Amino acid sequence: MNETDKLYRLIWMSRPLMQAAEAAVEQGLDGTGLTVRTRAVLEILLAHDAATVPDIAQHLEIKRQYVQVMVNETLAENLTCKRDNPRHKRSTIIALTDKGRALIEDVVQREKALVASLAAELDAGEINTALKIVETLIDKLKTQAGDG
Amino acid sequence: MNETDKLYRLIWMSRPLMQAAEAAVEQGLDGTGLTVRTRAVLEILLAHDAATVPDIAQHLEIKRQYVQVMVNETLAENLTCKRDNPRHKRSTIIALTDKGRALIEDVVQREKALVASLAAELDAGEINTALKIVETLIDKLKTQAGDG
DNA sequence: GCCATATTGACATTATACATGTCATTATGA
DNA sequence: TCATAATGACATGTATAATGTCAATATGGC
Repeated sequence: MNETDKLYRLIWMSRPLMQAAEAAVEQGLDGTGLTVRTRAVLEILLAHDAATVPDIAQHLEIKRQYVQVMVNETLAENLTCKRDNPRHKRSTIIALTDKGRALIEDVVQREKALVASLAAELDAGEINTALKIVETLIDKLKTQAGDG
Repeated sequence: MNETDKLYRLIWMSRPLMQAAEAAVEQGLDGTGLTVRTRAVLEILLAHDAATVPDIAQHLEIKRQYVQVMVNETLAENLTCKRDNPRHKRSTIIALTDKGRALIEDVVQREKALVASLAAELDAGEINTALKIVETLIDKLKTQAGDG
């Protein structure tokens, strides 16, 4: 297999990798009442402390209308709450509740433990290289799309 | 960023990579009348010369009922045709027509040219390492799921 | 302060990419 | 021969969104 074939293969491995990763996440979510998508919302809030719905949408790169649905779910389950937004009265800031924070922290911590166990079996330099290549690839493919 | 964080990030880069790759493929498909999914069917047929619908489903790892729909589309567009199956009278073998073969060969060739141009800008050894890591990762995640 | 324009939440509709269920028709193999 | 499996066809369901629209409200230039 030549270099091009390997790169071609690497690119198309992104789907099975994503599927395997999401399956693993779903397993970790079992019993939490979360879905992969609401988990993603909570993760954004954990990383950014709090954000408006349009902000979350931008981070997740999906439309605000769909994020709104997910956020409303987390509000209903008391995983998040609304805070006044000094910059905009209509657009409230969404923040984690203690319950939500505890839940997402627990989920993420267990995921990190799993990933750490995988990392332990791999070469650090190779992980680094793989990450660099994948990020470069995404960049190049996106640029390509911009051109065409 | 430590090793675990990098691996975590690598895993979640699979989604943007897949999206970017599919967007690039869609661009290449523009004007051909193909979709990413029917393209996948034709690609399988190109690689295996001919196959039954259940066989294609197995390769694509999706359900035969959905593959049937896609194959029926390609039959309607005269990109594939039915051949007698000596091993099973009800389950015909699906093969590329000349038209279908020419189309998918052209599409794949243009994709390979694009990938080759990307590969030229990357280090061969690093591509190799990235592919190895990603494949290993998929393996480990799948095993993980099997355990859980 | 006024007004055109943008932002936001809410809701409805549509789309894509599948999975699932079922049935009748063969086909296979013990 | 006969139970069981495989197949195509069709109907329906589901997850993950995109898109369209509206009313309420905000914002920013004048």
